[in-house]
Amino acid sequence: MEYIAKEAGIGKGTIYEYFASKERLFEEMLKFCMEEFCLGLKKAMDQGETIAEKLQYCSHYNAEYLIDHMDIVEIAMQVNLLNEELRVHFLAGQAAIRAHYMAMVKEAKVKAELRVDLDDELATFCIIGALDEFCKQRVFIDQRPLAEIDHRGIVDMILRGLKY
Amino acid sequence: MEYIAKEAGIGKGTIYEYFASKERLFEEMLKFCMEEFCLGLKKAMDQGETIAEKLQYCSHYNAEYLIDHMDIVEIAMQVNLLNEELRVHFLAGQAAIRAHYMAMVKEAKVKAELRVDLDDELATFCIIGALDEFCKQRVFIDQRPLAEIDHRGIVDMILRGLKY
Amino acid sequence: MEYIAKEAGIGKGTIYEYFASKERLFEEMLKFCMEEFCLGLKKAMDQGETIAEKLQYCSHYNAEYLIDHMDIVEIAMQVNLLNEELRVHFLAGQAAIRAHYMAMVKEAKVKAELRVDLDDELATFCIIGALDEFCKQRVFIDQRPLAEIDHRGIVDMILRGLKY
Amino acid sequence: MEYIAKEAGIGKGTIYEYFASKERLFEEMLKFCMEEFCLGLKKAMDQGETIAEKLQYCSHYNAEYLIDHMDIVEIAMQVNLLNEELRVHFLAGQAAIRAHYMAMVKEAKVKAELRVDLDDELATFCIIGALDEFCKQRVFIDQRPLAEIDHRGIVDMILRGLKY
DNA sequence: TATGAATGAGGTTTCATTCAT
DNA sequence: TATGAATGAAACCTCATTCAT
Repeated sequence: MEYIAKEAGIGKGTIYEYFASKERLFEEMLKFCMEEFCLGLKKAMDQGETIAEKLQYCSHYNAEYLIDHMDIVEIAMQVNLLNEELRVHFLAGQAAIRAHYMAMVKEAKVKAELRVDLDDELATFCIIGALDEFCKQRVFIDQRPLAEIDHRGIVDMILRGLKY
Repeated sequence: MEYIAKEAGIGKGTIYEYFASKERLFEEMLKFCMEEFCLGLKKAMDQGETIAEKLQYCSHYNAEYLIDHMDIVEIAMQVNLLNEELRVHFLAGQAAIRAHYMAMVKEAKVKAELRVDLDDELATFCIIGALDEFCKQRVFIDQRPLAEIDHRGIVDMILRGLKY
Repeated sequence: MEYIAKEAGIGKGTIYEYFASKERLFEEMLKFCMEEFCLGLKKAMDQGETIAEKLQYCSHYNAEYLIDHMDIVEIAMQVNLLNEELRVHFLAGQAAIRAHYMAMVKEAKVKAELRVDLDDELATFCIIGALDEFCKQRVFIDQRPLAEIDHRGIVDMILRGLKY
Repeated sequence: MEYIAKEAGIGKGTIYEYFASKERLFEEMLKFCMEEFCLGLKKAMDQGETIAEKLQYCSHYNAEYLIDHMDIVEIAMQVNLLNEELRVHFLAGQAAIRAHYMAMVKEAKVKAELRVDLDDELATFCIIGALDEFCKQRVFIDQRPLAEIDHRGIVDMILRGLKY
């Protein structure tokens, strides 16, 4: 808390004027970030016309957010270790994100961009998982700057699949 | 440390006969777990004949491991917040896992099970990401028991892709 | 201080316009209460004609004050733990109370209501101690309402003594 | 807590090996002191043959205890301000003391040392109150050393009463 | 070698006080 | 004059680590 106060340029006690405890501060931060990310993702998604475009915008947004908020994402990852209330917030956020992707999948099926026999949920897992894994590698491990990340390939592969 | 000692049925001080610090204990545990997971994954993979079979075994192994070691996986997730040395171990473990999957992809291309024009790395992201996301949902959120998790669907979707 | 300000319906900072510190506020409050109690006690005492009547009025006043100011009395009790200056005020107040009782004793000796060989100080201890102990029990522990407290018995016993 | 640890010649954390919290430490101390006082009072009481002797021993013990444990008594007085659990312990201790005195009164009535028409409870109030008030004055205010305190007078007055 | 009582740095939280408005 | 947001010293408590046995 002392460190956070110093970073914020305020006194240690001032934090407690706005957050009842360290845990509540965490909770609010998490809620804020998840909402922010969720809104941003929706916006990114809506910039695309076709599903391929949408996914590329999503991938780009993923990478951008991860680069800008690397520390927060790392903290959010440990949230499972915190109390039950925080976990609930976190899972709710993840559910919201999944819902956006799933809506996109359904719409794409209607527009005949995706196979109509797809299981919506499984398709959503493929999309989120592949994009996240790609993003994690490019940003965390390769530490590549945003401009150098090419999203077309991963999106293409998700859509076309791997089979011969 | 006291809790760990009690669980291990030894004295608190005895831990320090074997590990210099809590951090080192963490490190060893992480190393051990990643190696164990890695070996198990390889074994699971090798049980399958075709790439589809292999991936189903991998997905099953993923779920099994997560169920049995839920607490360790959660701790591993927070590893990013620990010191640099631990992070290195963690990333090395992830790299090893990725290598296994990539070798599998390459072999499948040789056997003409996968498209030969695939980018190996991107294909690996799709596979790992989708399997992980699927497993996370089924185990963490749906809290479904191992026997009730159906892996065929997710594997089929990864291989066939989503496009119409 | 925040709580006090809220109860008083003023801002927290406003208290400091009237009292230099929490300690001073305490001091003033204590002084005020002791003076108020002292005056009230004198008045009660003077309502009685005989010593027996006087003591009954005192006992009634004791109980009344304790019921109405239970919280303040509790705070006053902790005053010993506060700084030397407060202690002085407190002791001065007690001395004043004692003085009232002792004057009453002396007057009663003159009027031949009390034995003339009495040590004034010791008689005062008997009176104050017995009345206080009685009051403490009836109000704090028995939690009896004012109207139900019978003062005659205790006064009679003080005056007549215990011996066969 | 730091101060207590220092006084005890141990580390701050060591206290917490023996007491779960500051409040529990308080509680144990209070319980210990009340029991100690109670036992000592009973012993003192039993040293006397007649009621007058018993009361003189009690008065002496009161003064002795107050001199030796002045700080603890002051802390115990503020106990009303602490939590409910502590208050219960405190009141239980006071009740035990009262019980000892009341038993003494009853016995003295049987032995025809005290008037048989006495109300036991009221007599107990007279005794405890007068002895406490006397002790408080001599020790706290007069600050007289133990040897110089004369207990005969107060006891005599309690027994004989004040009336002409 | 194994132990756990003792330690104290460091963490969270409170609250009397200040001061800009 | 009145305010209450900001402050930080100081309080309580935890827990990784040590060391005498």
